[in-house]
Amino acid sequence: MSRPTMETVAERAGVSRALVSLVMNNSSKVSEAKRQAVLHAAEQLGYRPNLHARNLAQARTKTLGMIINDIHNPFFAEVVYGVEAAADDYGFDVLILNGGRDAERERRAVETHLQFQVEALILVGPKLDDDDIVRASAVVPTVVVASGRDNPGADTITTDEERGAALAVQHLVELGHTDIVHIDGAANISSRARSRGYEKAMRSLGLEPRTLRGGDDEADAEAAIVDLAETDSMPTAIFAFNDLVAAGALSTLEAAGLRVPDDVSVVGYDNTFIAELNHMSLTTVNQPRHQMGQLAIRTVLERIEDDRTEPTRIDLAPSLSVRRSTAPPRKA
Amino acid sequence: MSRPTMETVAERAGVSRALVSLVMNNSSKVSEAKRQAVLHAAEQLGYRPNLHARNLAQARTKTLGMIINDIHNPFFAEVVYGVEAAADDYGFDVLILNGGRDAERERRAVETHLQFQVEALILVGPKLDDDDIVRASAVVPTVVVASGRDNPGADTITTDEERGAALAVQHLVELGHTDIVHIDGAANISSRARSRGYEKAMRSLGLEPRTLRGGDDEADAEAAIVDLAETDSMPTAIFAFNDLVAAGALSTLEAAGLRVPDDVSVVGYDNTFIAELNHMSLTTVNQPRHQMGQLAIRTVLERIEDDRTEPTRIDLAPSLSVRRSTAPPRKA
DNA sequence: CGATTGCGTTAGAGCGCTCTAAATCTTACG
DNA sequence: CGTAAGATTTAGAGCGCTCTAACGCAATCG
Repeated sequence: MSRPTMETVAERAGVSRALVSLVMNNSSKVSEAKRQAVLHAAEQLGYRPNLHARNLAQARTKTLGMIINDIHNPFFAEVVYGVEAAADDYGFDVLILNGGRDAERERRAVETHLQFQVEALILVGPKLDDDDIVRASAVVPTVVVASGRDNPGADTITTDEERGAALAVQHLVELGHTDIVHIDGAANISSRARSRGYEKAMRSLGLEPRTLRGGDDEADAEAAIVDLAETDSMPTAIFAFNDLVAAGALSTLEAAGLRVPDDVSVVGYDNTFIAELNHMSLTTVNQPRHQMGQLAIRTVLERIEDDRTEPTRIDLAPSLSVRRSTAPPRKA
Repeated sequence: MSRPTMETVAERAGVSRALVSLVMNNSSKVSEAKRQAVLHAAEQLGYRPNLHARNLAQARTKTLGMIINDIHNPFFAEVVYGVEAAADDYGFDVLILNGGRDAERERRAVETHLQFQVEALILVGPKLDDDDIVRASAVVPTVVVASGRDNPGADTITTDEERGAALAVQHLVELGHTDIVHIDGAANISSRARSRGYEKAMRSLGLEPRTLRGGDDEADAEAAIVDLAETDSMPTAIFAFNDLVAAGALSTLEAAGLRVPDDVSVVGYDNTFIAELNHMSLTTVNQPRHQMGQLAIRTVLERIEDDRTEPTRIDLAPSLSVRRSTAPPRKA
């Protein structure tokens, strides 16, 4: 019960294989009669074109390969939707491979995509190092979305994370805070830019920055908060590396008997799902993820269709989503 | 700068195309000398096998097509990891397509996968209707994961959702609750089984079930809770359709001045990310998602490799993850 | 009425690979 | 030294499709 091929359809419709091909690609130079005959035969046989054969013959695939850092992470989902929407517009299929937070797996995923002859690679928050990315982009147009750094060879879509951090600080200061602590992202790729943004903004407003080591996980906030509580140096506001760390801060603060936002305000980063939950209602820095996805496609398509060759770097502006985890400081 | 082919490698290594093929598939009957020569030539040229050509020649792809209801939804991510781990063990690639909560998009995704000649289809929480699934499974082995219903033609991996609901009820009753309200999932696919489980369990314990209409979203809980508050019929415990609805209940209860779990206990379903957050700390019903993913692969592989033909249905046992959103009722 | 045009159709090569069958090379043995 | 057995290697067909060039045919024209 092997699947029917063009040959089968052609035979049944009483035409040549080439004609079937024309119909399948809905060419305009086919008579209506034959077109119907072919479509009918195809329908009856349950014919489905074999993409491998087509790709081989055409020497192109109209397929893009996307690798997502971690499908657990809802931050990336929105980017994916942006990518898919745009790819759809241009008639490209997008194949998704999961990086699983592991550089080695990502490396294999790149390899798989390349063997599938994808016309471009879209790396969303990759764990790969520069060398890997250079190597990939030498083979196929590559765009990196939402990695903090500049990637030689590849195009890059980011948001200005320094500015994002500054927005958070500015918001808190406008509310009247002056004692604002930052819990950073430790070794995380975006940590540097966010911390720098925080520190610059604080200084430019005449305030003294205080940065504590955090991480990218809920538990990572705990040590920092406990430390603040024990040393009796609790600030009136905390700017966390990301929403998850902010969530950790929230629960640890409460466990310590402090109320958010009455006693301490908390700001997150990324505007994930978590921040939106009513019960959390985190003020957070938003990145235009959908747009980032769309731009990734446009960028990469410029390489494919218009053969651009010099790398592009698009840096979008973040914005602030104000929710209920921030408020003016309690009058001392 | 078209990519090198086997021909190129063969030439450079001074051997025949066939020999290169043997090396690439690391056949044992190649002399060490030639093997090295070929590998070296391939390395130098940056040769990468063309999967389309290979698939065409082999008439098989060693590729599975997975369609995920919605990559936003972290519930499915764990299933994906299970699927990927198992597929890896058996040397299959898994291509992911995003359904985007839309039956039409899923239908197109099925079509794309079939054109890619995937050897099996793994549908995770599909929106497709029975007909679509029957049609797909007539073409290629298909397994449905985590859809509430039985799918004719396809294999099915589910958990016993009636039992899951019963676990929740049982837990609450053991804590001493007798007034337990259920907020259901409205039109959601799993809603029926969970509601039925709740009602059966209540009755079998001599308690009167009370089911309110909910949905699958945070906002859907609100109306139900507000209604309970206004009619002064607030129970001591709430069993929500899923974690998101439970999250909605949490925030609406608090907004109404009630504390969880002191005044009202709340139980969710699915043990998603949300439930785990410290700040939420939801008691919830857990489905063994990773295992479900693994079983999906095993099941489908039995069809591919051992040509099983009668459909299988695997129904796993759920468990309860007890956290801080449940406690004994306040003594009246 | 023969030549010209243009549309619709088709033959056939070729995409990069695998796989079978056959060719070639070694090695071992009587 | 001849030959059979075994180990390597290769020629060549074929996977299902696209694409170019050429073909048949009807309509058009001088």
